[in-house]
Amino acid sequence: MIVSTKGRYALRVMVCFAQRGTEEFIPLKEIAESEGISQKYLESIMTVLSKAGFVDAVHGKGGGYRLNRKPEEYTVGSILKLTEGSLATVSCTTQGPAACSRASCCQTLPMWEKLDAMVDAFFEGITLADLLADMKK
Amino acid sequence: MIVSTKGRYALRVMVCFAQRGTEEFIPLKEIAESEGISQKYLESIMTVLSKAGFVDAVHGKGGGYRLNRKPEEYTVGSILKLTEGSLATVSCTTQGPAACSRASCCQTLPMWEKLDAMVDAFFEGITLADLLADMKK
DNA sequence: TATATTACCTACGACATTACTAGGGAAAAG
DNA sequence: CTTTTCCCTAGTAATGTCGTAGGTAATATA
Repeated sequence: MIVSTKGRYALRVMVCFAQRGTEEFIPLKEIAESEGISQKYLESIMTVLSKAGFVDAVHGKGGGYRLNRKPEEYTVGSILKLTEGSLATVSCTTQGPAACSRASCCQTLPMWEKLDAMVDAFFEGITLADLLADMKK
Repeated sequence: MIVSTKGRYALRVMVCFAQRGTEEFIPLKEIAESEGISQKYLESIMTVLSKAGFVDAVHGKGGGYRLNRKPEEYTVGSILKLTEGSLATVSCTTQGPAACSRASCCQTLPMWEKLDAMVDAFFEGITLADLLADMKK
């Protein structure tokens, strides 16, 4: 599993906020209920997105979250990297170059690196706007 | 992490056997030592490969494992799918169509399916022969 | 000011998976 | 009949996932 619920929920929620525009603040309770996701769990995810400046947050009545950029300015890659920490497909490529002592002679490492690059390009090439447009193709 | 040690070790070992030709049987002890992998752990992996008919196995002195096809006839995808069970990148796509109740209205599901297809095509497009040739490109 | 509403924070826990280790047994060759 | 090898079953420590529980801090409204 390359992407856990954390990243997937983050994406779904960001799509929700994208649908609701960039004006009004929307309480998390509303999103959690409509998406059928535990509110408490979502809170921890939203805090990460908020701290990273991906969303604006306002406390109290009438508060909630909202996007502060246009949907086309959020790549799926940026959201997933933030919430998942990394999108590396194997442990060989997560750490620095000295991660594996066999890196210099490993005949499979170049393949993993190529895969990582491909996956990264895939996610960086999709924005929230694309997801809203349904990705039919 | 999309690929665990199980699949990665399987690949590395298969590359080793590919290098050693399709004639002689090679005991696992030799491979385990040269690759620096626990022999006991490798045994469980080789049993899977053997049962699936990916390698020939012979007991006793002078025995061991060997490939029974040419390196270009093993795709990386087939080896990984066998040892990892699945290469699905998210749990949404691992089970059947009824896995998620929101599948019909999920705005991210098409993206995951597209990713899975891309990853599958990537691995199915590489053979042991390609890995031997170093994948420099 | 009091109250409700909302975001934020810390800690814990159940469960599954990973990456092994331990200790044999069964087959084949010499 | 002994050695070598593959094969089989269990167990286990560490880690990560996916939450729950219970609060605190900030803001709006009455």
